[in-house]
Amino acid sequence: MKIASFNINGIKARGPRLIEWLEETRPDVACLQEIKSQDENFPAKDFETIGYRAIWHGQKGFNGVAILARDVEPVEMQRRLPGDDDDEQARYLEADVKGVRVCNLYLPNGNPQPGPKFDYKLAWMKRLRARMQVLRELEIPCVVLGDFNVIPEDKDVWSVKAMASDALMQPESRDAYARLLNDGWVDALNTLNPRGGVWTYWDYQAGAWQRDHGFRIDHLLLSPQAADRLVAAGVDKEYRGREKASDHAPVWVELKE
DNA sequence: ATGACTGCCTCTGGCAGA
Repeated sequence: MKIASFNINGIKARGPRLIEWLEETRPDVACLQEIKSQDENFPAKDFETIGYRAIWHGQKGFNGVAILARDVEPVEMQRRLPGDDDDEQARYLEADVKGVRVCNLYLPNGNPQPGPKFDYKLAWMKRLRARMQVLRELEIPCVVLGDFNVIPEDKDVWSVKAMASDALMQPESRDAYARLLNDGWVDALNTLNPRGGVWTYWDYQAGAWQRDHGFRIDHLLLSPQAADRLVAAGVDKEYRGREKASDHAPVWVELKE
C-alpha cells in the first residue's frame, strides 16, 4: 500500500501536473497540501475520472488540504487539529483508508521569527503532539504525513548557514519535531536515508533547483504498527523539474499489505 | 545583494510562501 504526500502549491495552477503524477505513480492514498482553493471550487470530478475519491478542507486564497484514495471513499475521522476552537486555518484532515489511519497536515511556516506567526507554529506543534499521542494509543497502523515545515537536522538542508535564521530550523521547531519521534513515531524517509542529503523542497528563486539547493520538510511519520510494515519510502524528485512544477516534490511510503 | 520566483484574488499590487 503506497501512501503519498504532495504540497502542490495551488490546485488550480497544478491541475495537469497533479493528474499526471497520479496516473504515473498510482498511489493508494494521496495527501495534498496548499490546495489554495475554496471548497466549492475543488475539482473532485477530475479525480473521479481517473479513479480517485476525495475529501477536502479548503480555504480562500491559501492553505487547504485534501485526501485522495484510489477506488475507495476515504472515511473522514477528523477535520481541523483539536485544541484551539479559534483556529480557522485549513491545515488538518484525517481519514481511514483500507485499514490505515491517514493524517494529512500542513504545518504553519512560522516566518518571520520571532513573532506571532512563529508563536502560532509552536502552539500548533504542541497541539499536534497531543493529537498524535491519542493516535498512538489507538495502537493501529497510522501515518501522519504532510508539509511539516521543519528541517529536522543539519543533514536535511543544503546550507545550514543560509537557513540559520529561518523558522524551519530554529531549535524550538526542531525540538518540537524531535518530541514527536521520541513519543514513538518513525520518520520513514530518515530511517531509510540515515546519512541525510534527501530534499523534498527547492525554492523557485535563485536557481535553487538547478543548483540542488533544497531541504527536507515533507515528512511521513509512522506509528509502531505502521513501521512494522515499512517496505520503502522515497521522493518523486523528477516532478520538481517539470514544467509548471510545485516547489515541493511528492514523497511516499510503501507499507506491506 | 534591500536581489532572485510563483500563486492567489484581485484594491493587477500586496500578501504569503519557505
